[in-house]
Amino acid sequence: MGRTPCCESRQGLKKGPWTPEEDKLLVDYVQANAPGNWRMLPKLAGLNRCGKSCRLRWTNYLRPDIKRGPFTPEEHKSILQLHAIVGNKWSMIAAQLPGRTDNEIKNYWNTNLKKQLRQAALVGEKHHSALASPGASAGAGCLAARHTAQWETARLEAEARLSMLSTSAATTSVTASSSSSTAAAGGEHGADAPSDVFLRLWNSEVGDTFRRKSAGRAAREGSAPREGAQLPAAAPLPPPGDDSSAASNVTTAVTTEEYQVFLEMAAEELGLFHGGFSLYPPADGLFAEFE
DNA sequence: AAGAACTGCAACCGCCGGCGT
DNA sequence: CACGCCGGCGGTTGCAGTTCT
Repeated sequence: MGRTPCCESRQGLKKGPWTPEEDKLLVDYVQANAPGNWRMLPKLAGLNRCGKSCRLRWTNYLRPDIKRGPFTPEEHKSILQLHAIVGNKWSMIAAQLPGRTDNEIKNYWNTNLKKQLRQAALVGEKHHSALASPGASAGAGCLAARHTAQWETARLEAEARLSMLSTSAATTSVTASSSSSTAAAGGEHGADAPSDVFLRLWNSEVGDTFRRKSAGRAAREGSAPREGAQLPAAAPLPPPGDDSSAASNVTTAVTTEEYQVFLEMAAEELGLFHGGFSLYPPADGLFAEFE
């Protein structure tokens, strides 16, 4: 509300690629003084740029701890796994990959991995049967693409089901209904289905604890979910045969705050993002080609 | 060899939430 | 409580380099 444009772009501030001289001015200033107020920084550092541009240049390129070079297989795998869980939360993903920036990961996803997804769609149509047989001549790239697509599909499915589960958890008695309904959902695809990564979290003690805390909070606040709040990332799948209004009901079932709390609990209690994401065993071959 | 098409990435843009007043 | 500032985030764009025809 009432925000002035972040950049006084009409006041002759420079835009476009940074020169080595500008980089040096920025690096010298930030290393001598903490960045502090980015809005004031350009003046203080003698740069004819807007503060936002300076911050972006520093965080995405000049920061000393930034790791350059191609993504390693481990990083690739981590990105796939984390994206399957949190979606396009590039900053969250970047936080788990030391030295990588959200911008870099976002670019990597939008170029490499999305391309793989597109290819996967084509391959899936044309060579479904060939890929199904272990001895088929599908290359590692096809396999990787297929796995990427599986993760993406799994994430979307899990999002949709998590939303529906949370709806029922919020509208019924917490202890009784959550255990029965989640058990049903968990059993639906079998214990090892990749689409259940999210649901395993949700159905685990972590999810249970979260639901109890969440229900308690809701009771205290006597609240319906915040309007407009929804699961982050791509649009959740509407229930089959559903109309748009019902679908929007589903998307408002979990607030982003609750969602974040849930993820944090999972990370804390399961060591999810540190040294091994074990809810779905990669030994199954899901990412075997990168190891 | 030259132009077209494609790719990858740095940078920009607009929106949002947190915080101070 | 309303407003404005600021930093942060995700989506998009522009352009240089590369590959293809």
